[in-house]
Amino acid sequence: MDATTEALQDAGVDPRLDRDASNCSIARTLEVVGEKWTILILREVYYGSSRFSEFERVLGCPRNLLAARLRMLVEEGILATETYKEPGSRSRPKYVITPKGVDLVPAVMGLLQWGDRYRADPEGPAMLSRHRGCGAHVDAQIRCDRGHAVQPEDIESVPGPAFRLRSAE
Amino acid sequence: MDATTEALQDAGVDPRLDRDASNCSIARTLEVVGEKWTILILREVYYGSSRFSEFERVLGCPRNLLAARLRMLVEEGILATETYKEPGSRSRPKYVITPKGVDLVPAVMGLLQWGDRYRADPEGPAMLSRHRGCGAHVDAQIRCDRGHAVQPEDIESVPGPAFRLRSAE
DNA sequence: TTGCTGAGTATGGAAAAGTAAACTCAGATG
DNA sequence: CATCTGAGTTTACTTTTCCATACTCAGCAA
Repeated sequence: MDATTEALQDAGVDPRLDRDASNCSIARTLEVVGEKWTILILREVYYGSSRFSEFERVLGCPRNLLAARLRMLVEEGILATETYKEPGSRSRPKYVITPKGVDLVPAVMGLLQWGDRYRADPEGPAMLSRHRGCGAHVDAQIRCDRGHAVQPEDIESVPGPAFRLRSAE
Repeated sequence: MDATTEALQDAGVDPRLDRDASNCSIARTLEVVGEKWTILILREVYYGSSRFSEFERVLGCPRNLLAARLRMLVEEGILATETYKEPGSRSRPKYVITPKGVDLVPAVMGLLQWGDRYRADPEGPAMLSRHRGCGAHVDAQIRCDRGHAVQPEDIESVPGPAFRLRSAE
């Protein structure tokens, strides 16, 4: 424990409990993708859907919520709209993933593999993820920048540049 | 496209759109950890909190929801209860992570790193994750079983053993 | 025996999600 | 031109979830 931390604790302030927990990347990510349906919409985009009617058909979610979630995802830059036109129909918007949306794949893979392990049907998962080309099973894992595989218990969380204590109440 | 898939499509059935999307490991994981506060409670457990009052203090979430979420996490085997006793106080329950809970770390790391990239303060993240010992920055990445780093666009999703079509409506 | 503390439980109002149905409107059809 | 069509939006209503706060309860202590 360094001198600053010790001084704080002497004053009854615990950096772990008195930090500003709203200033957290997990909380902020959940502000964007933490509502019901949002992650499932992204899953369908990853699986190849792009049209309003496709999402509605496969998810069975309320149309007003689907419209609201798509609007939010586009505003956030996770999806983008393009137009498509079926012969004999007018042109309509479709939704495609952006690089910002692609960067959510590791998080979604993490949820997927936990479900595969603990909540899948007895016979196994409904979908399998393979490495295109090599064909091997794919999963999310934790690595450090030196390329070592990291066990969760070997992750050390330390205050970063934007660490803040909660303002006085 | 194989013969079966082709035959299905001739019958107007699209495996992608007409599959049973509730039979999905992502959806099932979200049934457990998709409610508000649940992931944030786990975050605090990873950071070292274990007591009801600690969660309440740092999260600022309603006590009834906190109690409900903790109960759910224990029922699901993601947390377990132990007892602790402060000198001069009666013994009380505390909450500790189980191996099943540790297996959610990759998913949470995925959310964390997306937030670090797109939603952090200008000066950087509030918390940093380091590999204990080597000290290098840690993140969630996608790998195949042969150890190759996999780009999201190189993930191929194919029907697995429990793939099901939606039952006729 | 009165008060204190940590860990909940209970409750009433606010917000979000779910449901169903009506509305919009560009292009196809007649 | 008038009408139809259907993806997408809006609206109105019900149900569920969330939130804030007050209350309970068991053991310790003065």
